[in-house]
Amino acid sequence: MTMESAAPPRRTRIQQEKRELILEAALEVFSTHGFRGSTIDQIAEAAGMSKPNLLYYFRRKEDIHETLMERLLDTWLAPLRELDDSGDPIAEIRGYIRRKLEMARDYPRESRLFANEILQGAPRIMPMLEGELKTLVDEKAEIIKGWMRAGKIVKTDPWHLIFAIWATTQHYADFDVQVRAVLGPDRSGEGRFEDAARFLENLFIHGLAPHKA
Amino acid sequence: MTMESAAPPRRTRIQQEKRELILEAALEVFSTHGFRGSTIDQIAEAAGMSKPNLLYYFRRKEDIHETLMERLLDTWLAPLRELDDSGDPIAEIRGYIRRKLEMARDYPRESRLFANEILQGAPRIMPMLEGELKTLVDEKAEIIKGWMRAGKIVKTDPWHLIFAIWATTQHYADFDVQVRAVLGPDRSGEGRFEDAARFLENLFIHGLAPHKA
DNA sequence: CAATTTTTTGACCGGTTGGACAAACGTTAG
DNA sequence: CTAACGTTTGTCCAACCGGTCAAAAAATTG
Repeated sequence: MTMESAAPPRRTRIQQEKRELILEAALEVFSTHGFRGSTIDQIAEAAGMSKPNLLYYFRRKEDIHETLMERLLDTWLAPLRELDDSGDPIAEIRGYIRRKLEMARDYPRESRLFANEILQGAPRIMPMLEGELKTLVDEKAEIIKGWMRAGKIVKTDPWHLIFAIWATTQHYADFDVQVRAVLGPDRSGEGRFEDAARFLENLFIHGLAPHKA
Repeated sequence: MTMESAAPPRRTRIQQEKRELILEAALEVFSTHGFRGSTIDQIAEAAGMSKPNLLYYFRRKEDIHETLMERLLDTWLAPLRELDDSGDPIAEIRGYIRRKLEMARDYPRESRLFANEILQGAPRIMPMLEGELKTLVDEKAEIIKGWMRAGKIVKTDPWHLIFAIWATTQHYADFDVQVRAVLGPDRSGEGRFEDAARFLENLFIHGLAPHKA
């Protein structure tokens, strides 16, 4: 009885390259059409190969999506993982907002892939949400609670604070076409991320009420 | 040459009822699988009728989606339309957040339908985004700018403010499964909307920095 | 009631889908 | 060179897709 089940798959150079090519193409397709709305043919064409050829590297459509998801989750949670207990609370939160916004700017397809999955009820990543994600969020929420107890930031709900940061930052990736449509051609350039960063920083730190002098 | 093109469609009682039934079922299906991910069979089964029967009331799949979208947009923009120039600025913004959050609570499927459409590049409603929506947002942004000039609220970017309100409120509908997974079974009840309302109100009005006494 | 119109159904169609498969092709090590 | 192995392709398939159609069933009208 050989222990093959956990053995790391041995891959040739070509296999590695082609698999990357396929995943890159699949990210493009899945993120704009969702899982069911995407076809293997579409992905194959985007990757510049035939459908049977693609199926030589990934046996099933779902395998591609699964691999994509597994890779995504690590990078996706990284910004929150960096939230440091021992740092300055305001600076830490500001930094977290900035990092999330940078992710929305630099990896919009990953954001939309994730959004698609959640929108459709997270059928493929539910366990991860209830496990890894919840654990991390609970842990960081506890840190934020500590800051609140210490009077460093206003006492409020840390979980909803994290939701609000997720929502506002990912909005610029997930709802990009709407943002562009509303802002118009002039303000749709790269500068809008600077505007968003400035606005969100102000919003989260100071709110809208006029400051007392 | 008879002028039939703009004539209001004459519908029997059964037609009205069945069309409503289909639209209700289609809302359920489209909002969770997206347009391409949904099948006529699925909608027909959810509506309790056969596929050819459904196609007797809506000739094409796209017609159902289109009808759904047209109805959605009016109710969707209503909360923003209510933003009143002559009201108290802080109260107006607070009211707008509350109304949007109530919509996310009471019409989550409509929110997800809209999110699906935008996520996939808004292929069917782009003209509306650049027309009706942009016009309304620009108009309200001007009102908010007036409040800022008058010193009633902090000077910031009104467009990004509106985006932030959209993002944070719709998050509770669009990412509902994630919110539930993170909050756990205890706090996933109806009370979480009260928590969200309280949090968002505080966030937008006061921010996170400790208030000066 | 009978005539007419509206509604429902089953059978069907061409196109697309995810995937299987064997044969052909390319690469590399002995 | 050649045998073994890795890669690519064309062909094929069964299931599913959106949609048509004629005919049956039901409802409406006179």
